[in-house]
Formats: sequence, structure tokens, C-alpha cells
Amino acid sequence: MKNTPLGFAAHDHSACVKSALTSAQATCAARGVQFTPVRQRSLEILLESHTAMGAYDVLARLDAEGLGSKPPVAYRALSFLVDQGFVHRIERLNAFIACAHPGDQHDPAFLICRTCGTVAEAQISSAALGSSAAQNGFRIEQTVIEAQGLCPACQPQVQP
Amino acid sequence: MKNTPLGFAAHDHSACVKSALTSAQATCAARGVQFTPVRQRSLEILLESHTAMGAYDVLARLDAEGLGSKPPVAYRALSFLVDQGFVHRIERLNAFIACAHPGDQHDPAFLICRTCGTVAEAQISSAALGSSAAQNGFRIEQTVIEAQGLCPACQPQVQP
DNA sequence: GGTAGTATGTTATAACATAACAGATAGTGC
DNA sequence: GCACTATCTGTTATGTTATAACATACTACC
Repeated sequence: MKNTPLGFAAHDHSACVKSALTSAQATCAARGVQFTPVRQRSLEILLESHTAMGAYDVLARLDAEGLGSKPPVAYRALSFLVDQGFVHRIERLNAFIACAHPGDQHDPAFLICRTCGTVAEAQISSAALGSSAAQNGFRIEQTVIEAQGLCPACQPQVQP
Repeated sequence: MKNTPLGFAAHDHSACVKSALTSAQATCAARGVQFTPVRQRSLEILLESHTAMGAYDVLARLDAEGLGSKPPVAYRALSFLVDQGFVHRIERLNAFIACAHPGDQHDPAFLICRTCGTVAEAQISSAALGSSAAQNGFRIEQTVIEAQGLCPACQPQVQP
């Protein structure tokens, strides 16, 4: 099975989970931050689901495994993962998703299907936003770029 | 005082409130939808504050004037205003702001100052996002483009 | 083993949002 | 006018998302 970078196509999932975990582990070691069980498991949960999950969904999974049952446990793990760039927050959905391109420094952009909820991470340049900001003297620190619509599978098919 | 389109500069505020209200009223009449007191006052509140406000902040103002005290009142008025394009929702802040360019059909983009909370509505093209979506067969219906950073007034000044 | 830093556990509550139904109001056709 | 319909508002109740604050535990370093 071919590994694809985007969310709307099939890919070798168990391999991408494994490699993302290994890479996160190495990154944490290099940065001198702790990749604790709660943090690791939270990332695994997001990687395995391969969809955007709410903090309380992640928490339910952690709780089932005895790793924590109170909201702050999940929120702390998730903000750590976001800070390290392993996970992105989807503002539109109040949800979190494992990064599809860990390692690269990038401003993520997302395509969110309103019907099936699938979220794809797109690669775009935010040059347009940057030039607009520059005109106004605004210094951008972080961008949120999210599009909602219909993914290929959810679009009404034209019948020939 | 000069009227400017963006949020980081002075402008003739009472005039812009008045003209936005008049224009909203006309638009509603043209579309055959009702511009009721709660809706009108909600829009006024957002126009007057000229900042992003949470639904409960708007509700508090409505309540003080006897126009409604329960969350659904504010949320219904705000979603009406968003549907009509008079108001935008800032996902990042869970807040609402009066549109700076009512009348035009546009995909809004926002520059949000992390220090003072000022929100400016920028004019950008989302062409980059569009082409990325096209490559993936994704049909965009709505875009959320929000940048967080520092507005000119909140940036540390260089001392000569 | 003291201490500084970091992480986790827990309580409590804040902040944001909507489902569901009851009542009021406005326009339409007769 | 009056019934009918659609729309809007009022209210109860609850659901969902998120964090402040403080106690405890673990780890690393000297």
C-alpha cells in the first residue's frame, strides 16, 4: 500500500504510526524534554485514529487504560504535543490531530469535510496572509488556516 | 478623522456604525428577512465595541437592556448576523466581530493581537488554499484564516 | 539527602454552546 | 376579522470544552 501525505487517500497506516512515534521520541530526546507515558500514549491515540479528536475523546481512551481520568491530564498532554509540533489543533472543530509532516517546520493548513469529518493536512504557503500583515505592521507568530467543505468521497457523484 | 478599513488605525467610528446599520437594514429588507430589535441591537453592540466579543459578553449587554437574558437569545441573534454576512466568527477566540466590509462577498481573514486582543480584518485572496484543495479534489465552502501575533502598538519599540 | 525543576493527580469551576419545547408575533389567504 | 403558517423569542435544562489552583510525586543534580 502506498504511503500518501494527505488524509483522503489510503496509506500504510501502521508504518506511519510507528515512524511518527520514533521520530517524536528522538526529537524529545534531542530537545531535552520528557516523552512521558501519558504524552506518548496521547500521541499514539491520535496517530492511530488518524482523525481529529476532541480532548475529551482522547481523555476517555487514556482513562480506559488507567493513564488519567481528569480533563487537565489530557489538556496538558495535548498542549505539550502541540508545543512540540507533533500535533495540531483544529480551531474550527475544537479538536486535535496528529501532524502529517512531523519534523518539518511548517504552518499547517487543513481541509475539513463537513459530512464525514475527515481532516486532511494541506501544504500551502501563507504568503498572501504574510504580505497583508506586513502592510499593516502586524507581526505574525502563528497562523490558523482551515477550510471547510466536501471531501472527494462526500461530493455528490455526477451520474453519466 | 479619516476612515480606514483596518482595525489598527483611527477612524470615524460613529459614522461607520451608522452606515453599517443602515446597510444591514437595507440588505435585510432586500432579502426579505427580519431585522428584529434583538438582531439589530446585537449588531450595534458589536459595531460599537469594534472588537471581538464573546457571545456571553453580547448577551450581558442585551440583558442590561431587557432584550434577553438566556444564552440562546444571543446565539440565535449572532448566527443570524453571521449567516447574513454582517458579522464574522473568530474561531480562535470563540468570539464574534462586526464585518469591516459589509456588502462585499468575501472570505475574511483576521490578524489577532495576542497582547491587546485587537482584531483586524484583512483583505486577502485564499488562492493558495484553493489550489491546494483543487489538487485533492476537495470542494471548499468556507475558509477560516486567522493569524495571531503582535499588532504595531504592542510590538516592543526599538530605542534609538 | 536537600533542593530545584518538572510532571501528574484532583477538586472545583469557568466559559462556550445547543436541544427541546412553549409562547408570542407577523404576514397570508379567505 | 379569522384561521393558518412561518418565524421569532422566552425558558429550562443540559451538554461540551477548558482552565485555575493546589497537592503530591518523580527526577536530576549537587
